[in-house]
Amino acid sequence: MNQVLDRGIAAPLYKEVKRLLTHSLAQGEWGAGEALPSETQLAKRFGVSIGTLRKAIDELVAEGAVVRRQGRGTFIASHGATRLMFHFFHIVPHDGEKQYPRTATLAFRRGRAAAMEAAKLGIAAGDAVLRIRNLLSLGSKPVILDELVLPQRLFPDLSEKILTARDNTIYHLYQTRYGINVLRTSERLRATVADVEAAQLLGVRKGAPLLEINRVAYTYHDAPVELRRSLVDTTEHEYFSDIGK
Amino acid sequence: MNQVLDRGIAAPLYKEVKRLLTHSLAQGEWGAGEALPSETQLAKRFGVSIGTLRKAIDELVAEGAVVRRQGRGTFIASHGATRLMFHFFHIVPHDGEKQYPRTATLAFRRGRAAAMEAAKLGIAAGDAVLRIRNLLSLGSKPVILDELVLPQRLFPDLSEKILTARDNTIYHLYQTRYGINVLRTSERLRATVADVEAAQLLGVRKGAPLLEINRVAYTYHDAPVELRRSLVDTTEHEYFSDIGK
DNA sequence: AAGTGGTCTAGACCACCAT
DNA sequence: TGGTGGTCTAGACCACTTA
Repeated sequence: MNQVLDRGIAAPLYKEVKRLLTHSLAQGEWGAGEALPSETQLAKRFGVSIGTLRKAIDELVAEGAVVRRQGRGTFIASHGATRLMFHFFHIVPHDGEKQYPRTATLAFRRGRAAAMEAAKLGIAAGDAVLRIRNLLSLGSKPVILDELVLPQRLFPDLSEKILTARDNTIYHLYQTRYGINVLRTSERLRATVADVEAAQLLGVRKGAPLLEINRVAYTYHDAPVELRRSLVDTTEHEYFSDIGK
Repeated sequence: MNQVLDRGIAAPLYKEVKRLLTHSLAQGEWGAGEALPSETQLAKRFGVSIGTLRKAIDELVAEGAVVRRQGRGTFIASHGATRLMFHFFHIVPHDGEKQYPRTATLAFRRGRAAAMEAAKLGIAAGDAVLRIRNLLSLGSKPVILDELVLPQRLFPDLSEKILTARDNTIYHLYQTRYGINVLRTSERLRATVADVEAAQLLGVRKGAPLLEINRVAYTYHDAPVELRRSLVDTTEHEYFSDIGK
């Protein structure tokens, strides 16, 4: 039952505990939304004091991997609408309330990874990928055009039917059906102009300025799981970034 | 010497300690780059255990207000080039190394706050403000056009001479000369097009797409201290945002 | 060698939640 | 009522820095 902690010379004990916990999380030892064993039990299992165990979990909480709920337990962070809006969706109206987007899937194709895509996804050029195109609307107006690239290997049976049948966020689908928990994203933004196709879909004129966002989504161990290019019509919306909070 | 801790019913002790520490920081009890008293001393002063004191400081570290250096002490976070690049400067080359910007001040004027500016700065409409225009270059090419709005009250003797004579970042100037430590910024981005003036200064054609960044900078207690509008030529550079790391 | 922050422990008690 | 996470303590020892 007890896991032996091979105390190397360098790493602090709580980092070792965190590493083992992260490993268990990545292996799916506990399912989406499920509770971990109590802190007392985990401390026993790793043979450390409760303070050390808590320090390990503190970091997992800070990284968004797990969530503590006093009196109830510690749970795998689950991808609901709240988490999406709070952590991963950064487009807000210029004035007015933050809105939940409505998604329409325009295309679902299978293809091969280009060299640059492969590098970002940590796979080999030419590996099988899924390409998805979504149009997101905010308050009945199309605002965001998304192009997703997913490694086929991570999403073995994903089909257009499964994708469009979901009744929750796409990251919730990744998590519940494929055991992939998106923890962190890295985004690069630039200004560009609408080509004919984007202009038509977003309802702007060709050549209109658009915000381009290139996102990489990561799971445990900083493993990349999704590439996403978004084109955003920022006439009535903005990208919101709160740094250091 | 000892500060009495009025333990209200609700707030945890370490939050109280943090509040008192933040207050001391905001009052400038310790100067820029200076060391705080040791943890042992602070624990005595507040009449709490070292664990509780450390938990308070943990949060200040997480917020970027102070920095711990093992064997040396805990210091007020100071605004050097490193911190600027790491926390507050988000423009990176599309490919290649991150570069340190060169700043040229184009204009320095005194004026009155417009209603919207006043609201964002937490001052009254019509209050005195300073307006500064900077052109930032990366690798000999102008890339960013900044327009800053500062409440005159916070920067009483700031002049063009003082501004341009500095040999460090502008946030370093805020900190050392005016005791204002910028801890956090909030940014809103959109795509726009270059007007005649911006086009000329940035060396792009009129109507070229530009990235517009509207920043509010905050110090202790989330008090706003600076408004900044940036226009960025993103043909060779991008805005980088790492979320949840 | 002395002083600083960093780790780890063992235990008490509190606040919250389900039953 | 029993179990969970949250707070707080007191002390030992380690790692690092400076003198």
